[in-house]
Amino acid sequence: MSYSYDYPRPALTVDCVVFGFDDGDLKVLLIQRNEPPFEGEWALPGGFVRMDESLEEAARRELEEETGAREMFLEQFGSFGDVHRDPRGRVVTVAYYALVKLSDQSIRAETDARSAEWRPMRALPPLAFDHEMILARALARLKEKVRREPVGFELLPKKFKLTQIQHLYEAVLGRTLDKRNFRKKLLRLGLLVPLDEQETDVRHRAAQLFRFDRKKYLRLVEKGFHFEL
Amino acid sequence: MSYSYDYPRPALTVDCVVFGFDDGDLKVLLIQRNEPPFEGEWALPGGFVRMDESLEEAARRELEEETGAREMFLEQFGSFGDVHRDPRGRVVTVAYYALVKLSDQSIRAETDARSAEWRPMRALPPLAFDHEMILARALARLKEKVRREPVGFELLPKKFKLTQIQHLYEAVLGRTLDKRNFRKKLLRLGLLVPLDEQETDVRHRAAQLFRFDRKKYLRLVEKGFHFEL
DNA sequence: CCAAAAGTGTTTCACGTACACCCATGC
DNA sequence: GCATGGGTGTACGTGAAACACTTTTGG
Repeated sequence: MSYSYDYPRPALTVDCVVFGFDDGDLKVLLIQRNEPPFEGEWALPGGFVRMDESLEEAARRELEEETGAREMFLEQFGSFGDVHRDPRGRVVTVAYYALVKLSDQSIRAETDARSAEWRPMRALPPLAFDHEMILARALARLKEKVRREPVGFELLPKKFKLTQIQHLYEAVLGRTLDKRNFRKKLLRLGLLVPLDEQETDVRHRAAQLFRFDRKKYLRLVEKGFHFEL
Repeated sequence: MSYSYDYPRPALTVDCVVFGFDDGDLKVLLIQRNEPPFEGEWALPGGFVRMDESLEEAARRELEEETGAREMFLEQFGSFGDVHRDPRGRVVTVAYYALVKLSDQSIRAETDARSAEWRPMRALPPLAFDHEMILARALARLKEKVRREPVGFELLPKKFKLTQIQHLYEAVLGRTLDKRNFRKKLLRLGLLVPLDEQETDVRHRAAQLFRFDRKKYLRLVEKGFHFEL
């Protein structure tokens, strides 16, 4: 079976930059290619857009295939269509970035078919196609996003301590932050709820745990509130 | 002649939201469609991506066809691929917004083929396809952009007076601004050069004219400067 | 008692905001 | 001389940034 058109059409794919946060490290999900071109090299997860799914649906389908999860933060950040970006022919890709809670046990990286790994942003392998550029753009977008919307919490467990958020922001923004000022600003927003629970089994003073009050945030947004860190 | 593929492919287009500024009004270039679907209705300029041009090249080609100009500010802001967004079949579009100087005589709106018009954002006709949503997203993007990068000047003549910039910002942001505070903030940036020239033939006090110092801006950006209004 | 991370306040300075009147020009 | 928009300064309050020591816990 084949499909014919009066004019030639580029192939259309979606690619996903999936960010996770763990051990103070910002990580990205990479796939090792098992066929040419770029066989054996690392690439972003992605695939062709089907005729019966929207772009976002295609991205979520790919994400589910690679991580096992479907409900995660997902945002489109750009499309890439240089004529020679894929040696096999004309392929235009729509790129998304996703944020997942690596602490969530339902997230995995391995599939039977191809090997996938969480790689720290600090030490990435070379990537196939124009994926290094796409990844750089995703990170740039995440940097802006994380300061203007409370998406950082998408990367943390539901219960977290303040230093975890700070380390997350430091990893994303690529610079250190002042502990007292950071906590002051964060708590002043009034969006973190202290839980009746503390860190346990640590050999130093136990940290207070918090959760992000999403409902309150959404209510405030209705009234014109704007998150900013 | 026809082109065959093993799997079906969506058609791929680019659409452009072309903003202009004139008489205190933010305007958009619209095309009146002369064939179905949506015959007679207004739509954004756009067209199919050819196999030998990148996405941005496709957008610039369309822009040149519609406005006569090629060198203008242009930025991609999103791709739209809902399955039923075009009644003729599956069409995915990559959307750009462009900023043009309406004061520049080389900009026109009419082509022989189809009628094109500059319409004020304050009073838009209904648009074909999902173009109202695309336009809304373009405006949202412009609102953010104009406050974080000096793109407002792309919409003004090379020589302008301060109230023109203020009116531009008011039109884009959709709210009034305080004259003294606006001028203070703007001039403090040190990016406007007062010219040896004033407004003429006005029946009130003549305004000082300025130009934007792009070279100085680029030098400052190298050093980590960040424009913000 | 030692190591390790948690937690906590004050001062200083810059910037955002609110606000009202005189100036120059053409008719 | 009047109508029209151009141009200017101050006072106040809020928020950003810099900065160091005490607390708790397990080993």
